[in-house]
Amino acid sequence: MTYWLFKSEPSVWSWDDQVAKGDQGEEWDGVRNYQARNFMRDMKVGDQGFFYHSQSEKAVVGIVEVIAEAHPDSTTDDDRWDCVDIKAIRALETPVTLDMVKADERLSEMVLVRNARLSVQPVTEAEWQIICDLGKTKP
DNA sequence: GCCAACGTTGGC
DNA sequence: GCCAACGTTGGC
Repeated sequence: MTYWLFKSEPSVWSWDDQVAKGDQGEEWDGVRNYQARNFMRDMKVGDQGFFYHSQSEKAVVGIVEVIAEAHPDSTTDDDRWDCVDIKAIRALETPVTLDMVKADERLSEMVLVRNARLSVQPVTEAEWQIICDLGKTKP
C-alpha cells in the first residue's frame, strides 16, 4: 500500500463534489505535469490518499482511495496525459491545515511543504499516521 | 491581486 | 542541448 496526496482548488473540484460522486468515484483529470502523471502511473487500486484543498482553505480535508489505475485522461486528445479514478472514503474529523503541517517538525520533509506546486504527490507512511492523528481520524 | 517558484516551450 | 521567454500554480 502506498499513500498519496491529491491537491485541488475547492472552487474547481471540492471534497463535497468528490463525496457526492460516492462509490462511483471520479477521474482525477486535468493533470498536465509529468511528475504528477508519473506518480499516478505508479498508483494501484486500493492505495489511499489525502484530499487537499489549495488556495483559500489550504488544508487536508479527507481520505480517498484509488479505484482505477492510470488510463488516458478523457479531457484531452493528447495521449501523454493519464489519470486515475478515486473515490471519497471519509472526511477528517478535523481538517489539517498547511499551518499545522508546517508547525510540525516531523512533517518538514513533506512534499507539500518542499514543493508546493506539485498537485499529485507521495506521502510516507509516517506522514500518513501523523496527519491522521492531527485530523483525529483513523488511518 | 501580487509575486515567487517552477515547469514547459521553442528558437538557436 | 541550452537557455530565455512564457505560462501556471499556490501562498501570502
